[in-house]
Amino acid sequence: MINPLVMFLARRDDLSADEIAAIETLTLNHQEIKAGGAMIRQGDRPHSSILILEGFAARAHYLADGKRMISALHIPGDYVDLHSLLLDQMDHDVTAVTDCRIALTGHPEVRRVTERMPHLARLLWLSTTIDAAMHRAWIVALGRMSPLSHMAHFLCEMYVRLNVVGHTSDYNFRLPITQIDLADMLGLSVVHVNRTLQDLRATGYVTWAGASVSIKDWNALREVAQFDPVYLNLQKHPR
Amino acid sequence: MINPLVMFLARRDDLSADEIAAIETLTLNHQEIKAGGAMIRQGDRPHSSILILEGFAARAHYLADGKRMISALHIPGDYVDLHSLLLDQMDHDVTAVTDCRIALTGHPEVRRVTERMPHLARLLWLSTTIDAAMHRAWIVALGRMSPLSHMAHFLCEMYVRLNVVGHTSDYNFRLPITQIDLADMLGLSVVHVNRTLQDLRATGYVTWAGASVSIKDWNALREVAQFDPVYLNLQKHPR
DNA sequence: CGCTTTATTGACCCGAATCAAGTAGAGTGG
DNA sequence: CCACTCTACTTGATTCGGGTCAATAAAGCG
Repeated sequence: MINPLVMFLARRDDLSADEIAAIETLTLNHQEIKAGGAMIRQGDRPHSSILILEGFAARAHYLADGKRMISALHIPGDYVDLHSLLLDQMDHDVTAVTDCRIALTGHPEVRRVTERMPHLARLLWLSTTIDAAMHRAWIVALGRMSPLSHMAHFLCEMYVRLNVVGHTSDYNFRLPITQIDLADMLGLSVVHVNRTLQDLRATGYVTWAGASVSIKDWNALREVAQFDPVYLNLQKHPR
Repeated sequence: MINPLVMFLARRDDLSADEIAAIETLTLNHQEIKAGGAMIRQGDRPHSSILILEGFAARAHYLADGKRMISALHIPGDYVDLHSLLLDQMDHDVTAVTDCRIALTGHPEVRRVTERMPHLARLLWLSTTIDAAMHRAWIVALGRMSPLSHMAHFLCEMYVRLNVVGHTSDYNFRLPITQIDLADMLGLSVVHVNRTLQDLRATGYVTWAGASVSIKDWNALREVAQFDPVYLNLQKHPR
């Protein structure tokens, strides 16, 4: 089983043997989290960073009236809170959407590696800037796309990201999230998510039953979503 | 005139004299951009990074049907595309909302400084993670807040950010953006922005005439906006 | 002082929320 | 093995927030 962070980074730039070894060392301390459990809570001041090895996790923000918004969905290979190395205090929760296996790394250790290996440091920095780029794509979709396009965009993004870490085969992948979660990612009501999902299925471009997604017509889906993967920085070159 | 990036960073951590000098050296090459002009265009592969010294700039994304969405508003002290150091290609425009003075720094030079000064490198990294945190706050507001709360939140954020770089006096500041820009930041129509703005004025918590904003009741505005500045990482401590 | 851009207002309409019920599975325990 | 429960999913009816269209007023500004 290859470390998904290695896959994530190696897709974007060549990694030296030393760098791969450093990543392996950073991600030795494993832990299991049950679905629904919290990895990080609002108000925490983490002293270690969390990498997802298996499973899905969501960044959840709660408003005063109990409304929830999910600002990101994280998958294997994502450093969920690398930035906690730099930030004061978490302003939101990160919760396991499915059972997860994670790797914990103490901040001092992360810092030591980044100071010793500037190129690897840049790649970790890169991973946080890709997070920011995904946030921007979500902002655009929330602000100016129809629910149908937004949902299609979400599926395109998930397909590409899961593909990078080896979690797709052909155009099939597992996406074990509820319509409730999806509603809180798209900023819609559950009812409307359900109806939009039916519209999307009706196009025939994609099937989604239970946790199994299958993209039947990638180009058509891309078209609906106006999806351009540039923001995911999939080009491999020296960084 | 103090370098606004120094103000931005010095608010979050102590800077050594060497670090301040390095920042000054990085930001020597000034340039003027007229309102409406492009700093960066979608598709560009920048080989230098842009810091805003004076003025406002917006990250603008255009959809196929001509709709525009603004994913971020940048102010003096913001490194608008520090991340272009790491990314392939810009997937959006950055345009001057007002006349701007910017500083350009070649990527090799930025890289050299980050490799030589790991602490300063971390602070620059921090600035990009604060961008990401602001993106998340916008996602939450777009997805789950009422237009009135969203607008109030936007004003709270702008006040705090402008305050950090010395562009406020008491609760007054200049915010020279049109309702058209605002609509594209809030994901609303111009008409509705106009009406929401009237509702906000009607509360009496804030006045906004032309480019002049004045917050009359900060606590009440914060309340409406459910604004908690934690995500802006204003605490000063070693990073 | 025209000309263009921005701000404002009103009428109308539609997309998505809300409310309310009902269905379907997946566990769980007797 | 079946009743019970809990959660997720689905559907219909109704409401309402916000979009669209259209016209006018008010600034800027060359």
